[in-house]
Amino acid sequence: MKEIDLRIVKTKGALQEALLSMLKDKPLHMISVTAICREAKINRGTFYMHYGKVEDLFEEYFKEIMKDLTDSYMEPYKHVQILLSNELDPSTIRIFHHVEKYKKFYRIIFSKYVPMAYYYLLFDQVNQLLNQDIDEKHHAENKNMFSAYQANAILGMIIEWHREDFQKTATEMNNLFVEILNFHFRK
Amino acid sequence: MKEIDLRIVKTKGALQEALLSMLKDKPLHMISVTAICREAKINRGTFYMHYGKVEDLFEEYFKEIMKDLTDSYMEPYKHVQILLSNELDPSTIRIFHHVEKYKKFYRIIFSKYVPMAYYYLLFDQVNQLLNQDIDEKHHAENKNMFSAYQANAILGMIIEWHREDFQKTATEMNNLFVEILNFHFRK
DNA sequence: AATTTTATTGAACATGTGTATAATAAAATT
DNA sequence: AATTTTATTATACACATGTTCAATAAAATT
Repeated sequence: MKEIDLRIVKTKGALQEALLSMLKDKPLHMISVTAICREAKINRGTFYMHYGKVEDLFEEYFKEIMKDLTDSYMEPYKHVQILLSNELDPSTIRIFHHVEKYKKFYRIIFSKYVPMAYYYLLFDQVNQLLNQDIDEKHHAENKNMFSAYQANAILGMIIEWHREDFQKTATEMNNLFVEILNFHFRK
Repeated sequence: MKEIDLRIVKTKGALQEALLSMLKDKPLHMISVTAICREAKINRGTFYMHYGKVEDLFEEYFKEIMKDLTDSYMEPYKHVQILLSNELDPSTIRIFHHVEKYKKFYRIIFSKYVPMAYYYLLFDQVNQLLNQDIDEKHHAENKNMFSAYQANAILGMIIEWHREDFQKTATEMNNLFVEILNFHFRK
């Protein structure tokens, strides 16, 4: 038996394409299911067969970006060693470059009217990436709290970066991050 | 001339009360304008005269809670001195106790389907509170980035706390926060 | 207390949501 | 190639949204 029905692939593709196309003109929260289906030439009932709301459709695109984030991050970060050795090379942190690359996407993620769900997905991803490194440092009970602290601190920088409309370069953000970490160590 | 029309006060009060009452039964994103107006015995058109959507009505309640946060925080935090002196007394940090006090409220704020807007309001508040203390430590250009890092780190802990359904006590959270800061210093 | 101002109401309208149904058509299976 | 399976469509429904407008009633002003 076939794994996936070609009709489903076609339908989902058309809806994805329609949404991404419409996002060039309108913010996510102003795009209706009806409008997407009109654009994609897909029956509205079919939309609800695969998704519950516009955000669910967008979430599929979201997850693709998260893959790139993981790939970007996994390069040579080795977080703990860097954190502890105090020999942090800014160029080894790729997360800011990833955000810069998908600037347009992150403008959506960080917009006011978007549900928290996306932020949590992003948070989870960064959290997970950090968690791989922290293992030995903290007791199991506090591990989650510590990585939540660390992960969201970085996201805080990205929120601020976004608010400044990404004026700084990714490299500058890297340097700032190092500076902030060093500030913590030095004192 | 009168500053405020009594009719407006009455209407807004009725809508507030209706929303808060309904929040006991349903999550925010499942409450419709129509239902609130039905409950409050207020014409739907009148709602739209004062608010654009359910979230705007909720935001008024939100801002009241933010006042309490400021009051809680402003007690004896004096963040920089604590951060630098390494003589942090956990009992001086009141933010976790504030969250614990308004647990029910923060369950709404941190729920998946709520817009990012509330998170940003919270972020701004914490940010502002931190900013008062940091002044001298960083150059003006990096100040925002540093406090965004710090503020969101704390929010990260609260997110994790919320996810664990507030199992830990506020005092435990305080201690953990100190532990994490100390970890930064010690290494 | 009479008059002016304006918030509220009720009604209507075009549009969107979410769900359900039978008819159709496209893909998978034999 | 014929048959079976199932995704898609067209249509309809009850309900919500967001806006508009004249009529009303409540508050403020004189």
